[in-house]
Amino acid sequence: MRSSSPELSQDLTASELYKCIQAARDQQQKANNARKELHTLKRQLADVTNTHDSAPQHGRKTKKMVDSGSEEDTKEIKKLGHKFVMMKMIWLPDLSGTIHTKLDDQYNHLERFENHASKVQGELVDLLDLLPQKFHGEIMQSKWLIKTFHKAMQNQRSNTHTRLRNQCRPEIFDCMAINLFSIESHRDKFRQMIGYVERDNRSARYDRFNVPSLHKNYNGSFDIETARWAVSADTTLTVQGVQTGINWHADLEKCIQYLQNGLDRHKASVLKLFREWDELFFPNSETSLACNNDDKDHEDQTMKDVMNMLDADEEEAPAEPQTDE
DNA sequence: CGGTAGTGCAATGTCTCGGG
DNA sequence: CCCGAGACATTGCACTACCG
Repeated sequence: MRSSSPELSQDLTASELYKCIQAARDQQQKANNARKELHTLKRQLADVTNTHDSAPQHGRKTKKMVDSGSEEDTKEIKKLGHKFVMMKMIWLPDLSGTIHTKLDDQYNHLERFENHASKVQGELVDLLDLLPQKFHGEIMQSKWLIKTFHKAMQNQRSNTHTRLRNQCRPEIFDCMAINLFSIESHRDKFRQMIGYVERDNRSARYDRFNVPSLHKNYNGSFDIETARWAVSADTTLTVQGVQTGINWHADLEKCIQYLQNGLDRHKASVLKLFREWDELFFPNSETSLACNNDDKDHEDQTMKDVMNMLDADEEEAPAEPQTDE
């Protein structure tokens, strides 16, 4: 069926152009309706098919894994997948593998980035931390949950990437459209900003912490007082950048490790301070934190109190960088 | 109440990679 | 070389919250 709208051409009047747009919108609406109808029909067909499939079967019953979730659970898992990308980790290269890994009771978050196994444990803890209790256990290992979560993470990455790079980047970096025209112009404009250094004529690389865009007033080297967040330059948001070769996932892990160490050291130094005060003002007190080894429970409780107080404190300062070479 | 911004999501296209 | 699967980016619609 042909629309009554005028043919598209460059010399259309405003009203003709408006008619074209209206016609296009009508067609779009029809297409959407048709799509919805098709979806409903497919749903109905699936229901009929399922009815037949559920007929009694002979033979040994096998233990059935949960392979689909309710609409509400699916919705919740999607939201949690989005949240995981923004709050925990942008990538989980082997989500299924991580989920099927047994939780190690001995896992220590301070050693999270020591080796592959401890990294996986860290991811697992993050997942268990994020997912409500009702999704723990067998359901967590279901194909349905893994697939939904994985897809939601992918979706969130893509959305964030597109909206951040294509819709906000000129404003963020105060640059011109020409700088974003090609990979080459983009690289020339930004690579120094994201830490590109040429050591000599033969070797060049991207530094992880000596990065101008991570600093408010960069003075040529890492400065703990001015570090701050920034974004990057590869054309695709992948674990390893295609253009720069930077391993963004490893960088993210290093940043998390760096912040985690900072938090732990901050807590440790404050705890030390508490102990010194305690010793100074109550040298013979039974509640002394420094020397009273007999009263371990009390010390543990005091430590817990201090930790809780620090956990409630939102303002934290990072510590010195970790060497990664 | 209407406009706008933010967000979620499905559809779709491109690209890469591995298997036959 | 072809094909399918998977990863990723982009687009546009729907929905919601907020604001004047």
